[in-house]
Amino acid sequence: MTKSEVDHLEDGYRWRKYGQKAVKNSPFPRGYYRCTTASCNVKKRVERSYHDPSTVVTTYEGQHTHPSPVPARPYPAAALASGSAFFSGGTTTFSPPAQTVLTPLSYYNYATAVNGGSMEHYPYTLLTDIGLLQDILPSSIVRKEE
DNA sequence: CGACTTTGACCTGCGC
DNA sequence: GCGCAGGTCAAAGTCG
Repeated sequence: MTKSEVDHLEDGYRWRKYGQKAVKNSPFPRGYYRCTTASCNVKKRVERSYHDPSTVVTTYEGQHTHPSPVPARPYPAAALASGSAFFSGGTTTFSPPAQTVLTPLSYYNYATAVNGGSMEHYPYTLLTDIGLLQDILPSSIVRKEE
């Protein structure tokens, strides 16, 4: 779940859109994307949150079989999204509790906090730790959206 | 010209 | 069997 104005998030991989459908429980259409890298059959679905139109919900399915073809972005929106795929083997649904919105900025703040403000390991630590952060982060760190 | 997006049609699973 | 909803295909269009 990512706070974003745009549907197509840059998450370190190249995606090809192959479909779009209106879904029943949302006034917004859902987009279907596949990783463009040959031999990598990872798919993702991108839809806007019904409750918060400024939030996009990204669902990853599968696992990347190749390194990221795109240099890491200066902003961790991507790590947020792709991180979930790294963590699970197979199908992944990245869905924190409904009332909790994990923003890229949240991870950014947390990462800098745990590193003592140092950006030394960033953003690579994010790429590997994001999934665990969900379980580790106390609710006080996670930003609440009303 | 190649890579990518758009979009309606088509396929499939499921409940009635 | 029928209709609905979600997911995918593929031709045409767009862009650099």
